[in-house]
Order: sequence, then C-alpha cells, then structure tokens
Amino acid sequence: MSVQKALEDITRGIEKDNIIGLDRIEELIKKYYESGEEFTVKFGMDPTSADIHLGHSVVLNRLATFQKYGGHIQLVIGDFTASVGDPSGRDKTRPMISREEIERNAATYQEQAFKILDPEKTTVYYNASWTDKLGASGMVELSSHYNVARMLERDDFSKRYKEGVSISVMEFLYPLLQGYDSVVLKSDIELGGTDQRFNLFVGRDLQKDYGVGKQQSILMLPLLEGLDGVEKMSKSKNNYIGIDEEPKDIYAKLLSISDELMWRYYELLSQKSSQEIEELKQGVENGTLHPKKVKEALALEITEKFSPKEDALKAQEAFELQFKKKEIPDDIPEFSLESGIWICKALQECNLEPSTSQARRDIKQGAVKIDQKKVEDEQLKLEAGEYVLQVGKRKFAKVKVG
RNA sequence: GGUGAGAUACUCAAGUGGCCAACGAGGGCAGACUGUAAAUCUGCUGGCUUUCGCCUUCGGAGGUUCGAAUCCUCCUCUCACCA
Repeated sequence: MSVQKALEDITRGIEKDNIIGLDRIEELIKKYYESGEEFTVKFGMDPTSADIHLGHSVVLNRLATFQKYGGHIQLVIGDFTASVGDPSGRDKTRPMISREEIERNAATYQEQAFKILDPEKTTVYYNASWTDKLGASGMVELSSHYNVARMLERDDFSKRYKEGVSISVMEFLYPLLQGYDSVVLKSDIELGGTDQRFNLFVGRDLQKDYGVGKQQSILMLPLLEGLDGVEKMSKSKNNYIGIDEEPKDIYAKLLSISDELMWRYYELLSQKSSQEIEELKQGVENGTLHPKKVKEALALEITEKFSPKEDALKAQEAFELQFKKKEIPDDIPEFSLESGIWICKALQECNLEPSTSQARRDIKQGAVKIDQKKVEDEQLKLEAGEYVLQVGKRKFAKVKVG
C-alpha cells in the first residue's frame, strides 16, 4: 500500500479547506511505513447525549482508517468539558448536565466506539484527569495563552456579541480546555466535525504557544446527510439511523437511500478503499454492476459494524423475504382481540394506525391487507381466528381473535 | 419605557361575521411505477363503533351575536421602529 493511497483513503470526502497540515500527515505515514513508528490521532467526544446515530460514526470510521496506516487513536472522553458545554453552533448558552448523566453517556460512547475502533490501537482518556489538576492558577495560566480578539473571530461568538446575546465567560473556556487536551496528549493529528473548526484550531495554536514542539494537523469531516439526502442527519429531523437500532431496521433504512446519497455514504462510512469505491462507481456507470447490488453491499457492511455478522446476514435475508418475495416477516408483534371487533379499531389496537379515522382512510386507499388480501370493506368485523394484519408495506401485526 | 405589527393545524402561510375542520406550499402517510431507491403521477393528511352525522381546534381568559379564526375587553408571548 503506497503512501499516496493511504492519503486518499484518509482524506476522502473532505474538502481541501477542511484539511490543515496535510504535508505533515504524509510525513507521519511515510515514517510509519519506513520504521513502523506510530503517530497519535486525537478525537474528543463530549458525552452530552446518549443517542448516537450514523452521523456520529463518520469520524469513528475515519479513525479506523487511520489505524490501518499507523495511527494510534487518542480517544478523549470529555467528561469535564461536557459539564462546561460546547458552544459550537449554538446561539444560546447551553444548559449544564449532571455528573451521572455524563458518566452514563460516556460508557455508551465507549461501547459504541469500540464497535468500530481497534482497541489495540486506541487509548481512552478522560480529560477531567488533567483538567482537575489544573486548578484555578492553571486555568488562569491557560487563559493567558489566548486573547479575546481571537475568541471573537469565531462566527457564533461574534454574531452573538453583535446581537447582544449573552456569551458567558465559561463558553470562552471551552475551546481552551479542548485545545489543552491536545497540549497534554501531544497529538499529531486531531479529527472533528466541520462544526469543530474553531476548537480544533485553538488546539493547534495552544500546542505552539506551550512549546509542544509540533502542531497538530487537522481533519474536519463533513456532517453526514440524513436519509432525505438534504439535511444533516439528526434525531430531531427524524432522518437518522441510530446505531443501536435493530439490524434489520438499519439494513432497511440504508437500502432506502437514493443512489446518489449512496456514494456519499460510501465515502464517509465505508472501510473500503477509495480505489475499490471508484471501481464500484465505474461498474455502475458502464452497466456491469446493478446499483441495487452495490447498495446491498454497503447496507451489509454498515449493519455488520454494529451487530454480529450472523444478525446482519439475517437482517438481509429477512429483508429479501419481506420485500422481494413479498412474504410476511416472522418476528412481528402479536395481539389478542375480541371477536367481532371492527377492523379499524383492530388496526388501532395493534398500533398500526393512530386512529380509526386514519385506518378508514387507509382502507379506502387499499393500503390495508389481511393475510395478504386487500381489505375492501371498511365496515368489516373480524371473526374468531388468526390473521396477519398489514398496513402499507412495512407495518405488520399478528392477531388472535376470539 | 414609548409606538406599531403579529400569534392559524407538523412547518410556512391564506382566511377579517355564516358556504370554515379552515385555500395553498412544504413535510408526512398511502397507492401506481420500481430496485421497499430516486424521479414522476394520484389520493389522504383533527378526532369519533361508523362519517350527507356528531365532537374538539385558529396564543389564553372573558364578552357581543341566532352565529366568531374573524368584532370588543383584558392577559401572555414574539417581532419591528423609537428612546
């Protein structure tokens, strides 16, 4: 594997402006190939919320790529900084969160991170272990290494300052603390999202100011688009894939993305080499590869990352059965209902429909099926027996009437 | 503190006494076509054991009226301008 190819894999999908100090990265990799000497790649996670989705895994994936080329990962759990609250992208001061919550989240984060990262090439740090030692005097010293004018360069700060929206001094401390992590750890490279731009630079600046002897290179990864392909993936937009979702859901959601978006996901989430991806792309373009096949491969690769291989394969099979062959999946919820129940009411009872009115509308449209047969009569009453109710293509329930 | 504008369903946004469960757009859901894709076309998009019916919705509380999202009073919040 050449240095050039390694660089391609590492920088794939990242705009030029979002890579700082590429030369140095190249040197580090070269050195690794020549002497086997590893270098450090830092990534900090603030355990501020418990739900992690695929968007968060973009950086983790890239870290895994680094591990292939000599990178040793410094995974910094920001247990202290989380209690401060990152102001990035915020237009108002963040509320503080409790210690217990931070600890709980930190545990999940680590668990999730090691689904992707090689533990042999990773060291986990908790930044409270050095920030706690800093004390008031250390904190004051740290703050003397930066100045207010540069703080205000930051977009969201200057905007808020101009508009007279409050910025607490605490928020100024956040980037300093994150940057200080890089000083302590003497990181060679730091990864983060594009929204971390300012914080990442502060780390670089502080390393210089503290005389660390090197300045970290920076890689800013783009924010992953959600399932709609437009907005960034987020829980509130409901266009996300949670990484603790059922394998079959992850698989299904991935398969429903558009072909265009598929390449983006390949770039940012796959561990395939850039060359392999290029080959797939060409295969699709010249018609030798069916895009569906390529998407299936992606869906399987990603599903596998978060669950055991057997489960991922099972998810794929179940999917095939349900949609290609239009069979009923076998793990659907069961309900017992009273005999003679009105079909609309039954659908509501089984959580397939939010209301009987909605059920009625769907029947009118032919979306409701009993044992694969379309329901025509919205007045239908269910006699004793066992049925499989279905709404649309993906909502099922098994009912026992009697 | 002063003045003016506004608050309508998931979001944006019409409606300014009855034909308003409320135009339109987006989103969402469903149907057709497919590769459960995208694009496109179509329908639906408050609730109700039953729908040419009934009930609850238009920031909140009262009031006027046979009748109010629409008029009046007070309150809450948002925005703009002035100081």
